[in-house]
Amino acid sequence: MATRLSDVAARAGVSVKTVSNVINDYPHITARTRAKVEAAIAALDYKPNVSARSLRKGRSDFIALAIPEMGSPYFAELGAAISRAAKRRGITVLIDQTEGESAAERFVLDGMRGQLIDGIIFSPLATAPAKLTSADTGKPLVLLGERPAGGQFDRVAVDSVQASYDATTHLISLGRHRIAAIGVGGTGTGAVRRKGYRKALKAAGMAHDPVLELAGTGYHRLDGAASMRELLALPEPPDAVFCFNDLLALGALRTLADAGLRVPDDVAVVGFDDIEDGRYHSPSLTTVSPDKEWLADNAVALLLDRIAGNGGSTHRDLTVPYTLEIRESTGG
Amino acid sequence: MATRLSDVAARAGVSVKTVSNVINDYPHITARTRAKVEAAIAALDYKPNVSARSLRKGRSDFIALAIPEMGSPYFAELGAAISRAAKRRGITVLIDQTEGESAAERFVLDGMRGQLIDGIIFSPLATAPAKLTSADTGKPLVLLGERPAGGQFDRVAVDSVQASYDATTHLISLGRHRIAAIGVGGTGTGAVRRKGYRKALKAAGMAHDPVLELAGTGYHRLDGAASMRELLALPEPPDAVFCFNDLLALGALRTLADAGLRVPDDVAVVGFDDIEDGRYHSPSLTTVSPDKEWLADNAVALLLDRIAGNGGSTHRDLTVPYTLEIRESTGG
DNA sequence: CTGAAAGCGCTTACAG
DNA sequence: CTGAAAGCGCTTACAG
Repeated sequence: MATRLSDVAARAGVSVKTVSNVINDYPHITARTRAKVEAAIAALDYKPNVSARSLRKGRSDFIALAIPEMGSPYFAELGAAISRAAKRRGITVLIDQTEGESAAERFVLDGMRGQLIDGIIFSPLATAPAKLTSADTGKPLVLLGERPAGGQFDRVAVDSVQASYDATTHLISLGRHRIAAIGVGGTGTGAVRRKGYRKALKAAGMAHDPVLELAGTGYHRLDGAASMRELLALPEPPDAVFCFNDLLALGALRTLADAGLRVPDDVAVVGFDDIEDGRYHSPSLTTVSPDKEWLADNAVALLLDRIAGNGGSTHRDLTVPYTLEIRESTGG
Repeated sequence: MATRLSDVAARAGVSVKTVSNVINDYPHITARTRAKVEAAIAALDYKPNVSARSLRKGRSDFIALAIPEMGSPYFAELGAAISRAAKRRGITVLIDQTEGESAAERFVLDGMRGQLIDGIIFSPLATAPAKLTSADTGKPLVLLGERPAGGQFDRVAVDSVQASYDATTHLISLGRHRIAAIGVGGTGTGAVRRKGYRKALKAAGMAHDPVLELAGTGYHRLDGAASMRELLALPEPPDAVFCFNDLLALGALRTLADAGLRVPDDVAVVGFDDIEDGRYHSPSLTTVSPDKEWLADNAVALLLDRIAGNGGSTHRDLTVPYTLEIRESTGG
């Protein structure tokens, strides 16, 4: 049998209430009592039973992080940062892979894992965030990433339109004239980043060419490689490509290398996310670099604040700082 | 107040025992009773409280996966696979980043999180596995990766000596004469893979040259790039490099590209792990490819079997199948 | 500060 | 199959 609170109390010669007070850092405990209790805890190697505690308190100090896939570098790096940020606050993160499936996303929102978790940080892919209503989840929820107008949850995200505008403008400033986009489509990331892309073209007096906007089926290297092949098969191939994430860009670079084209001389490439692979690739990848630590820290803080009952009915929206990291793939 | 078991029982007109029986799939329930109960569960949107359940049963159906860092692609891919394998069995995985720190590893082994988890899958870095004793952890534990002789836990790992032997032999078969190794050092991975490397050299009648064995400070791209720079500064640089993981190899490839050297013509490169980055890199990376799905599935199965009380005092040791994937970095 | 006691929501012998 | 009840290990009013 594991040692219990009452064993500690007996050994320290105090009541269970006092032991509980010590563990939970309540005030009004004399240093002498505290020392006695701590000695007993150490002697018995006592560890509180978290199931009992959370059953009683109705709080578990667990939060869920629901992401499409943790094998994907951006989400892996983000998950690592969020785990660290939560741990600093005494919170444990359960990571759930939805694999972009509606059913799995629904499951998470359904208050997954019974009543175990206190709240959810949710990076949606299949579920259009606009369709979420607070009835879908009894739990506090913080949304990561794009959200169409009218959302009703707290959110932390980069200004994807502005960042995409900056990325495209960088390509224009290099004197490129046929600038393609890989990763358009859908109502989320693809739509929002295309908006910034088109806006930059328009600002420069350039028309957007639908033939240069590639949708693909996903956001992996495979998709980027395939889209780039399509672009190269065009009568007039592009001289620059803005890929809506780094994985697409790395796939595109692979296709360009296979085709014997020089980067950035023949084709300049920009990505989005700043995953570590891109920094070490040859050529290194120019990319939009969101501050992931900032994102993680603020997403956790926002959720905990909401769990604590703050925030009321306002839907807070935090904008993640970013920089455009200019590297070899655009001549940097 | 959330709906409870007793609410469901009241609505279905049965006892709580019967509801519990339905939920836990006990036999001897008529189809009619089951249907009544399930209708009530659906109508009330009832979800069992896992804290209460695990408090009562003494089992949580949670296991911990302790890895050095989830931002690292190999561990991210492994974590994803283990999460999936566990979910198939109704088990939830808590992922813990130890960041290779002794204290954090110790914390995990200490039966982390109170009595929440039922067992641990542990990929050690700082803690020499040989030093572990079963007294360190009250929980069933499965070790991942290298283990010096004398370990006393169940383990799942590739035969690193043999795999390193194969990788090095492949380089020898290409006619290379100065074959370097990056990632030697320590008592774990570095030591074991060096053993296979030296063994292959010896089998081919070649002497190993200490000057060609680079230790570095870690297993990241940064370390691989730095080690490769050291090798290129040698009076007689190598014509082939066996890197003890893919990240090191990708860093080395970056240095080679910067130096204007051709791969594999000037220097052939082999990695270990088969992470996705290597497959898409230019040149694509020849590497030892462990079957990660097999590893994940068997690690989870082994742990659950141990949790169920099986296995006795035998220390089971499972060997993960692998292949050598020959790609462009060695001319494949 | 202490002590005795209730109760969080389950599962599980127990008697029928 | 059912029903009444105990108990998992905590936290928290409550009375002192």
